[in-house]
Amino acid sequence: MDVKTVCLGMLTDGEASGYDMKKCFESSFGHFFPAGYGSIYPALATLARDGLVEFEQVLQDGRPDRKAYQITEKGRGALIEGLSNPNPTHKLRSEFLATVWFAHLMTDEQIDTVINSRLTEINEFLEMIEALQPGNCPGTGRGAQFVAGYGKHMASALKQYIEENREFLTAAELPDVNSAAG
Amino acid sequence: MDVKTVCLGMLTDGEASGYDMKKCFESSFGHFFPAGYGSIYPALATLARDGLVEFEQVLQDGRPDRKAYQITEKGRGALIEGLSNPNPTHKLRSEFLATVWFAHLMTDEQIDTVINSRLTEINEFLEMIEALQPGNCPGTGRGAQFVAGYGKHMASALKQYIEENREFLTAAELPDVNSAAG
DNA sequence: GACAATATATATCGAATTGATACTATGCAT
DNA sequence: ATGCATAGTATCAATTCGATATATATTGTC
Repeated sequence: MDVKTVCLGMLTDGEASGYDMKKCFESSFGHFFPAGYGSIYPALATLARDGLVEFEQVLQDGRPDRKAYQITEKGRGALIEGLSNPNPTHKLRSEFLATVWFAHLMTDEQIDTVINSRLTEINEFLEMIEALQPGNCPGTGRGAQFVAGYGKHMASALKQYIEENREFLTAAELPDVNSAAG
Repeated sequence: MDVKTVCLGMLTDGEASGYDMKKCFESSFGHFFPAGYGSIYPALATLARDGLVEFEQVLQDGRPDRKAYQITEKGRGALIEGLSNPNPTHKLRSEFLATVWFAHLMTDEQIDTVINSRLTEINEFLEMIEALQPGNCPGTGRGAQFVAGYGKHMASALKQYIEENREFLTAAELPDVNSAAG
């Protein structure tokens, strides 16, 4: 699955522009499937070329023209096909953890700064997802609730782990860090 | 930070070939910073071009020649520089969660298959990280222990969340899914 | 003895993604 | 008047992904 498939999925809830989709990626999808303009616009161009979406150029007064995209029947088929992978990926890419891995090459001050900045982002994320009212995006289904719950659960778990174990990164000795639940 | 920086970090523990690094990415780094040959070899080529690493062509009998890479003083500086970002990224990209988001467009059988396959992968990961003896990679530092503990903690949390909430994805009704700890 | 994996090793290629930037135009605040 | 936010489209270089190609030796299996 790629950005194209997610765009198709967003369009099952009604028409949208690339700009609309970007806002949706920022708010609801950002924490598990980020995408920027550099992915969205080429994806929409390819989808339109292949007849999976259609668009109408909407002239507006006082603001730029808008391309209102709609999913086609062929697009619906491609979406179902795209969702049918029985083993979808789930990948983390964390410069944060890579940095921490090499903590012994850094000063305690540097490590504290990195940890604090991560904790701040986690707290901001928790506030954001708490304030997120459903309805901006195609967020009406059961899946959207499950994914939002996932976000909260995992952010809380990460926060807890960092707070309980951060001291071991700057302490001189090497105590046992394995505190995971069975 | 990119693959180049991580390669430099791996070399602080001694010489290694691209093949060695790939094994290291597979075992220890894979769960938070994946990289394949298509990233590693170009990275090493760039590092060598810029004088951040040096390599010696080692002729071997019965197996292919080996490029034994070593970090240079200049490379050590670049590594410290690369680790100095106070706000490193931490990004998830999950086709799994994107699929689940659109659960209402799928059959219950499809959803069950996807969930089961994810749980299997989590269990395999937990077994793998449990069996992982330190020492294959530059895993002697405190950071490596912290990151391994992170992996266990988060995989357990994910497993727990999925097991406790999977029924809501296939049930007709929409119960409250928000089970995160404050 | 034939055949298929697996391990050791290097490398490239097209497609996709990232992150930044460019362009246009209105409105709002300092 | 200068900068920022909103609304909108779009592209570009650098990087990454996932698969594949190229060799040879060993090990396991029918």
